[in-house]
Amino acid sequence: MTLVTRPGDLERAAMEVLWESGPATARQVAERLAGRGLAYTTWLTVLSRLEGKGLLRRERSGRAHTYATTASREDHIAVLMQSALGQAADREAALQHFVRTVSAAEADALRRALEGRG
Amino acid sequence: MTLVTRPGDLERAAMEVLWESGPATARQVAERLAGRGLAYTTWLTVLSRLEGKGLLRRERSGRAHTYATTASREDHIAVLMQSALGQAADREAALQHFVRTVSAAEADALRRALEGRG
DNA sequence: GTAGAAGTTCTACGGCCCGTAGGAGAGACT
DNA sequence: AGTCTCTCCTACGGGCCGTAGAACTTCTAC
Repeated sequence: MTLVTRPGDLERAAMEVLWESGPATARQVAERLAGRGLAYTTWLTVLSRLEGKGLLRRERSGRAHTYATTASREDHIAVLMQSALGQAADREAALQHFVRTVSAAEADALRRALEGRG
Repeated sequence: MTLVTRPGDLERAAMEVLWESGPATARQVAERLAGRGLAYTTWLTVLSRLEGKGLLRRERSGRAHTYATTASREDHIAVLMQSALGQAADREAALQHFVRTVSAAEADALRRALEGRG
């Protein structure tokens, strides 16, 4: 029951393509990543494993499948950050430490986001 | 060159002990975790792998070694959160999303931390 | 309606990380 | 000298990931 599994390199690359260019077929993903010189079936496997992990969803479209991410990249990252935070004994203390590690611009972004929350 | 490797279960347990009780020898860690019924050498291996990953440092003390964490748990978590954030195309957008996922108390903690930053 | 193209599923192998641990060596206490 | 304790080295099995071929299915074009 591996909840958040470790993405490998290819997996990240495939997610990247789908986040940036939107839903696509395996063929399209493979073409976008042709630079790596890998077999088409390699990408098929990668996409199918990502689907198994719940990071992608697929729908039949014609004879092929279209793969789409189940969460936006930002939401996905928020989940990862939460799962890091989940290891804290004291979540608020951990957040305090985290805040010290962000840049000034990012601190401002956080302030704006917190205003928006009320 | 696996920078931040995924800790396994035993590895997390050992880190936990060292974070909570401070520096300790392998024997002490093993005893603290005796409930798992594992061999002493298992904990030796675990500690030694953690040292290899840079999460622990050790010093000779008498015939044994004393293991100590290289970062506080909070700092460690901040690093993990940063590494999640590093996957963002737009870090500030990712932070905005993240803020929406924290509890009210945590939002307050963030506000206080941001005030403290100036 | 049959051949070929395109897509899919199944199966597999090697590598790395981790859980798990035994055996051998080195120093210390009796 | 023998025993205890601690370390180092080595190892095996399982799981995840990179990598991909073989076989099966289904359109599509002639």
